Amino acid sequence: MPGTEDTTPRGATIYSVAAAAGVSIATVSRVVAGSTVVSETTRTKVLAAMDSLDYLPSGAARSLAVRQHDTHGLVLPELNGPYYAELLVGFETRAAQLQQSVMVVIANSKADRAAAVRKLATRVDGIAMLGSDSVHLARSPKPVVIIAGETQPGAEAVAAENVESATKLTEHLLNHGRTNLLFLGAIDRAADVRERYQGFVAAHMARDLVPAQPVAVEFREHAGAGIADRILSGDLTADALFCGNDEIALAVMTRLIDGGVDVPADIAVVGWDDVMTSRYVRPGLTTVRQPVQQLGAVAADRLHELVHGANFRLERQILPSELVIRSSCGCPPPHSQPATPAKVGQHQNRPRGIR
Amino acid sequence: MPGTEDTTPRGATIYSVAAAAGVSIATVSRVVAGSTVVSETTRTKVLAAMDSLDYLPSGAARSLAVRQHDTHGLVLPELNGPYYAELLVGFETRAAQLQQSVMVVIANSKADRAAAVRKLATRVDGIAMLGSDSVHLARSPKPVVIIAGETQPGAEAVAAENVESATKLTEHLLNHGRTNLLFLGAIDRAADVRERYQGFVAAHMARDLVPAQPVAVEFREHAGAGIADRILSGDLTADALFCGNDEIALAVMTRLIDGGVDVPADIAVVGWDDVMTSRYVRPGLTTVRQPVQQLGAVAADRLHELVHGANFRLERQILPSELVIRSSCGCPPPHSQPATPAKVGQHQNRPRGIR
DNA sequence: TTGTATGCGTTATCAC
DNA sequence: GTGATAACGCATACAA
Repeated sequence: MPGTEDTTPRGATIYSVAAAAGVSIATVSRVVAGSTVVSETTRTKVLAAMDSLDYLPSGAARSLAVRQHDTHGLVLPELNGPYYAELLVGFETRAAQLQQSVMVVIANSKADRAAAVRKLATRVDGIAMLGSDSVHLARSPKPVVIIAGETQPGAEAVAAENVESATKLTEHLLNHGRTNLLFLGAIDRAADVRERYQGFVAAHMARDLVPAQPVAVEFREHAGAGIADRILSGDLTADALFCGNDEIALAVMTRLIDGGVDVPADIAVVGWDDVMTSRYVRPGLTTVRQPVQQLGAVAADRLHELVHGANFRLERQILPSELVIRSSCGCPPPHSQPATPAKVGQHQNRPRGIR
Repeated sequence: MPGTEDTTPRGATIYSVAAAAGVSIATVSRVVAGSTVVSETTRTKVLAAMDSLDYLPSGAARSLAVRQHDTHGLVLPELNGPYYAELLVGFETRAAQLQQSVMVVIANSKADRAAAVRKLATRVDGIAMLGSDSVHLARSPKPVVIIAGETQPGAEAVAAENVESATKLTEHLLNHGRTNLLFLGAIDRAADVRERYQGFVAAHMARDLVPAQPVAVEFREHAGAGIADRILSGDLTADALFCGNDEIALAVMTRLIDGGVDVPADIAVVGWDDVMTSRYVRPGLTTVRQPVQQLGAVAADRLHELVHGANFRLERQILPSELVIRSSCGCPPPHSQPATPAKVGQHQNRPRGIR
C-alpha cells in the first residue's frame, strides 16, 4: 500500500538531528560528547535540534562503537534483609562515581548463578559476585571480584574480616566463664560462616579447649526457633550460643526467653551483622558489625580497575569488622538503656570488667 | 613496527567462531538463537567452535540490531532498609522471568534523579521509579511506571493501598479510647505518607473529630527520638502516635519507654511497614504490612507490557495492605508472646475485644 | 539447510 | 571547525 507510512515513531537518531541541524553526524557526536572544538553557533543549532527532536542517544550503539559497556554487573543471592540493600547502595554509589551503570541479577542455585553470570557477561565489563561458593568460573571472559568469599584463580576477592573477630567474640564468651559453647550455622555453604567457625575453633584451641562441632542451621528465623526448641527439650546443651548471624541469634534468643530460660544468665547468645533489631531487643544482642556498604564500594572500585587493565590482586582485601558488645553475652546492660542508635562511625563498644 | 601484534586478546566474535567452524555468521547466529532449522552436524561444529574460542556474544551489538535493550531500569532513593531489598527482589525476579535484565540506579535529589533517568533511558526499554515526587518526566522517551507514587501524565502507577488502611488503623486507635492522636511524618515529601495522613484525617472526620496537623519528621531513627524528647519535655502532647513508618515508631516508642512512659497505657504507638524489629520489640508494634515484593513484581510486569505496546493504564493499580495488630496500640499481648514470625502469607491479624 | 548482504546508531580516523 | 566514512558485532530478509 503505497503512501502508508510506518506510524510507530522510531525515535530520533544521530542522523535525524544532524539533518535537522544541517550538520554531519560527526558534529552531532561531538556536541553530545562535549567536545570543545565545535563552534558556539553550530553547537547551539545542534542542541536546539536535539531538544526539539527529543533526541536520546542509543547506549547500545555507543557501547558497540567504543567496545565497552560502561556497566558493572552485580550478582546477589535471593536472601533479603538489610545486608543486601546496604551492599547495593555501596556498590551502586561508587560505580556511579566512576560513571558506570550497574546491572543486578539475583540468583540462588549454582545453576542459576552460572547461567546468570554468562548472560550478564554479555552486557557488562566486569562482574561482582556475593559469595564464592558459587560458580566454577574458569575462563570467565570478564573480570570478576568476589565479595565475602574466597579468592579463586580467575578472580579477586574482598571481604569483611571474620576469623579474628570471631576469635575475639568467642574469647569474650569464654571470659564470661562459659564452658559449653555451641556454634550455630552451616559452614559448608558460605565461606564467611566457615571463617567465623575457624575463629570459634581458634579461641578454643588457644585455651586447650575442644570446640564443639558446628550445628548446621539455615539462616532463617524459623530455623533458629527450631534450635531453641531442641535446647528447651534438652536435646541440645549449652551455656553460650555463637550464632552465624543475627537473624537466627534473635530467633533463638527470643524463643529461649519465651521458654523460660534466662538470657544471658542461663545461656548467653551472640550473633553477627548488627541488624537494626539487635539494638532494640532486650537483652541487646552482642554481635559484630561488618562494613557492608564499604564492601560494596571497594568491590566496585576494584572491578573498575580490573576492567581498565589493572592486575588481579593475589590476596583478598580484608575490611575490618567491629565487635558490638551489648548484654546478651552476659555484660551488664548500660544503666540508661539507650536504645537510640549510636551515630554510625562512633565506637559503640563498651567492654566492661571481663576480658 | 611491522610484525608487532596487538597483544590484548580482543575476544571472540561471531566472525571468529564462524571461521573456526567453517560456516557463515548467519549460521552461528542461528545456533546461538537456538533456531531449529540448523542441522545437527553443523550445530555441533559451531558449538565446538564457540566453546574452544570461549565465545561470548556482545549484548550491545545484539541490542543495536534488534533495536531493543531487553533491560528494565529501576530508580531507587538512597534509603536502605528491608523495604528496598524486597522491592528489588520482586522486581528482578519477575523481570528475569520475562527475560529482561535490570539496571538499577540510586538517586536522591530531584536533580540526581532527572539526570539518572536520562542516562538510564539510554540503555533500557523502560523505567520503574520508586516515588513520584520526583522528576517532571514530560516527554519521557521511554515507558515509565511509578511505584508507590501518584499517577502522572506520561506514566502508569502501582502502589500499595494506604488511605483505607490508615483509616482503619486510626479508627482502631480511636476505638481504644484515644482522643489525642498525633501523626508523625512529612507529608510533603512522599505521596504514600500523604495518603496515610489522608486516612488519618478521614477517620477523624467520620467521628466529627478534628485531626491534628501532621508533625513533620524525617524517616530516620534519630528524628524519632527527637520527637520522643519533645513529648517527654511536655512540648508535645498525645495519647496515641500514628507514625509514618516503623523506624520512627520504634525509635519514638523505645525512647518514650526509657523516659518512663508506659506504652501503650500512657501513649499508644503504631507504625507502618512491619519491619523485622516490630515483631521482636516489646510491646510488639502494631503496624501495616505492604506487599512490597509483589509491588516490585507488578511494576516489572506492567513495564514489560508497556514496552511491548500495551496502552497506559489510566488509573493506578492498588495492591492491598494488611493491618498487623500487636500490642503497642493497646491490644493485650498474646499470652505466649510468640516472637517467632508467622509464616508469611498467613494472616497474622488477631484483633481482640475492641472493634 | 546455509550463505550473502544490509542495517542498527555510535565513535573515531582521516581528509578538507 | 567540519564532513565523509570505516569499523563495532550481531540479526535478518532474501537468495541459493
